[in-house]
Amino acid sequence: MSEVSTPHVLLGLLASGGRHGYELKRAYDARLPQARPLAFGQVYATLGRLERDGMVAVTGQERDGGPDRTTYALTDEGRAALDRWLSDVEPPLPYVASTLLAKVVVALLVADVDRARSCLVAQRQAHTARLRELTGVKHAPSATLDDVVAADYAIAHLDADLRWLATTLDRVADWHREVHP
Amino acid sequence: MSEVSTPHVLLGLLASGGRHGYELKRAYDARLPQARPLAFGQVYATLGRLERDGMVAVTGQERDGGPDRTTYALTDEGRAALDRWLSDVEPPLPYVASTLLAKVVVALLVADVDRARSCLVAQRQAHTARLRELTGVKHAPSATLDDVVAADYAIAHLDADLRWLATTLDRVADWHREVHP
DNA sequence: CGCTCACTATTCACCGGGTGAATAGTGGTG
DNA sequence: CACCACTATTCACCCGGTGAATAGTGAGCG
Repeated sequence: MSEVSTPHVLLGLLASGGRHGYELKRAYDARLPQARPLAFGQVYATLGRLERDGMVAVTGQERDGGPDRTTYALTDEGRAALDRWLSDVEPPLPYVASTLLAKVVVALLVADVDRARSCLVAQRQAHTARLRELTGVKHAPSATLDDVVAADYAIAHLDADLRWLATTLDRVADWHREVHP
Repeated sequence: MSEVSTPHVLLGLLASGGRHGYELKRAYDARLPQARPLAFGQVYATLGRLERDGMVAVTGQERDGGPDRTTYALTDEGRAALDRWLSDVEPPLPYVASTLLAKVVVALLVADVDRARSCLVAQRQAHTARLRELTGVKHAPSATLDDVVAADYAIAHLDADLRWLATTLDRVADWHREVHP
């Protein structure tokens, strides 16, 4: 549910025709501006692994008013892998990968109830602020559907955190008693 | 919001007294059974980095009916870093790190509306199933508060995904039109 | 004319996180 | 005594990610 799979996204961007690294990076920025920023280095490294694994192949090394550039295209295997990725569901993680949760657990372990509680309260404030920010983004006149959908995603999860924070705040005293018997 | 910070968690587990790697791994499993599994190798690697950075120090190399073991303890600097980590709020990510979102974007790019829609529907099913599973975990008689709190966290986020899936399903046609003008 | 600037395009060295297998010593059981 | 399970650590290896370096080209400008 968490880390975006860079290789598959690159395969996706290559599906609409061969491209070289630089183009891919720009396509990524254009299509997924709200996602984790992608460094150039990462593009080439990933392309290298994809080529090694037979997912993409070099289709040309031209130079056209500029530095050399090597164009990559999907292989049949690559297209199949992309297809598989799209049709497979992302299994919801069997474990909970949340710094927030880990931090509260650690706070309960090493400190007292108040410490854990203040940690939760502080977090609630930060989330609330970010929520307001995102609501702004969403309702900005310049917002495209891309932006709105992404903002909605983030908003839904911030909201989930906030609801969890609330119920956990209620439980923190009991929880502390359970951890330190 | 996503990747658990292994180093800080280890510092937290060390706060209640010096321990060696194997003990740390078991403490981790005991205290955070619902979190990302932690491999032994990772414990020692992380301890090595923490030592290099002056966060922990070796306090002994005993052998007590078994193989050698090297005990680590928090340094003052380590305790300070742990304290800082606990009091700092986790900044909600400025970007959206979701495979789910990325996959739908890619599906819209490389395929048609139906493909994107079926991807969303399939995902909805998987989430609903996992939701039922987690509700079971939460209400099991054996559930501790640890389990309940963790389950609630996961449930809140699955619910967030489901709500987002629903509104996105409604928008997918419009969105496709915006992406392919 | 030559200088610098901005853009295109790629490579490199380096780190942290993570996995799986290997190693090695010890105690108990059949 | 052979084997197994447990304790404890190390190793080799990969992926993902960052920041800086390199290198060529065209445009603006004094």
